[in-house]
Amino acid sequence: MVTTLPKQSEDFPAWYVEVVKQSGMAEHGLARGSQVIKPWGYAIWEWIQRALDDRFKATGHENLMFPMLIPRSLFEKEAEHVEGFTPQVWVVTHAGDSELEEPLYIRPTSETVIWNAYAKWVQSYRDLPLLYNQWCNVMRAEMRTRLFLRTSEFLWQEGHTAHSTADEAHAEALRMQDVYREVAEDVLAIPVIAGRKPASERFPGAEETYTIEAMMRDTKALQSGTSHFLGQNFARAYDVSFLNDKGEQDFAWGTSWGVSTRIVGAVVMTHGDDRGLRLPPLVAPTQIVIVPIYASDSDQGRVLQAAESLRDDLSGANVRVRVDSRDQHRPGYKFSEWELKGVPVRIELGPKDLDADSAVIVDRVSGEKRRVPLAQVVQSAPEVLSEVQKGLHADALAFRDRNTHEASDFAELREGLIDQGGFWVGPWCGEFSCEEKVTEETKATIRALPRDRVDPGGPCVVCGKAGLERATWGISY
RNA sequence: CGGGAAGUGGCGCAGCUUGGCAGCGCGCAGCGUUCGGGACGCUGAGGCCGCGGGUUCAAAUCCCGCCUUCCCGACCA
Repeated sequence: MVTTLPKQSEDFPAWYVEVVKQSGMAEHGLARGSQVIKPWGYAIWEWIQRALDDRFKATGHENLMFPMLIPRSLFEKEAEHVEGFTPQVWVVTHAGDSELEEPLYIRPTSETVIWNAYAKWVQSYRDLPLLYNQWCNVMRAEMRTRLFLRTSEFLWQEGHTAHSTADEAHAEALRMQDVYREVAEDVLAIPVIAGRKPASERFPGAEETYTIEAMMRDTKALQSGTSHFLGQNFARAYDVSFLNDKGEQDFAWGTSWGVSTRIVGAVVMTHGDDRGLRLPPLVAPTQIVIVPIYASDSDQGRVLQAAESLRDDLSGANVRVRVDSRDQHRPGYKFSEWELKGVPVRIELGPKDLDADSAVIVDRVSGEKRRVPLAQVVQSAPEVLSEVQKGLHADALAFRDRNTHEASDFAELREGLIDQGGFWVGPWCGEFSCEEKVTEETKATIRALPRDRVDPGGPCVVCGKAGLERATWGISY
């Protein structure tokens, strides 16, 4: 097992096979394995972006661009927000050699600049709602970073909306949580708990924070997307007021919601197995790789020609496909390498196949090799891809179910979290002191509460007082 | 900032205890044989042994100082 990764671990891909092979991916829930797939990870991110952006457009949002540098005085208007983010903000103090009169904060998130702009855009309820999103990078000073899960600079999407009523804003926050859940489950094949955060875990300045929580292969929890109902907090701080339909002055109601490149880490760590990544076809940069096999020069010619022709046919059917025609590696090497990168489907094409007018199709989930008539490859490819998509979701769901337990008392909760990990569900009284006690003894936190309150089903598993909520505990990244 | 560990060809490491020609595996280059599950042979290139000082005939190795990186904790999408 490698404990020190190569310094130039962002270079790709000459050395990465070696590293991943030795990186103990299984033992580490792929956390370390993920460190070698940075460029590949951003290629995946591009497809996740598209899936999200399509849905933002479909729900009436527009993309916009706001400034990255925020004057300190502007940043400091919302008290809770300031308290929450100040320790993590990078500050620009100079322009060239001259010191700035007022330091500029590099955005850790953009509520402050955006609500400052909204103040100028809104006078009437007829100006609402404002439904904007931006794709950008943000920076936060982190004590320790972990590739994709927590980096000092990361790419994300942040949506910011303003509404004339509390109900409408609240519905928006829930609607965007639904979008996140849909993308996680249907596109990324990651089963998630779509719930509500306890007050202690809320976004600074929010009145309610909704989350999608996923379980990684090592049974740890990963917060994979959040949607916040901001109440009127930012509207008050930045004076976003308007005249409502009754002629009264009111403050706008807000939401904000974001998904970051952390979700790439979620894909890696949810689906990866001991042979490497397993990518959901919908976000795989390469969905099908064709590996040509040949010994003699004459075979090489006809095999490559057939491979390219098959590639063009698949490409014409909107499949992201490539031929691995590298001459310095033999087929077995290529098989392993593409499995490592998680490409969902491989097509093997060699002299034997051409003689039989067929190809061998292998998917990354079952690993089965099937011989398919060459003429049918294009039509069966989407089916196989769809099987992989479903198979990954089914695997992940079964894994999560296997590692989710009911806690009937504190001893069980405590021992369970420490010895077995996973998610533990049980009644909670709603008191912070009980959250704190669990965290102190097990490092676990409440990952989610049901979105709509449900019967907790008994007394608090921590203190024994009346239950108020049904909580899901887990140890998070 | 507290607690640990490590710095030696591109990568992973051995050598240090007991000072004496700087090594191994992978990768890389050339040639040949190979090619349906991570090929093999031969030849070869590539080093300020983290930096500075000291001890010694002689330092990767011993001594002093410094620097850097990684891991664990506090922060967090």
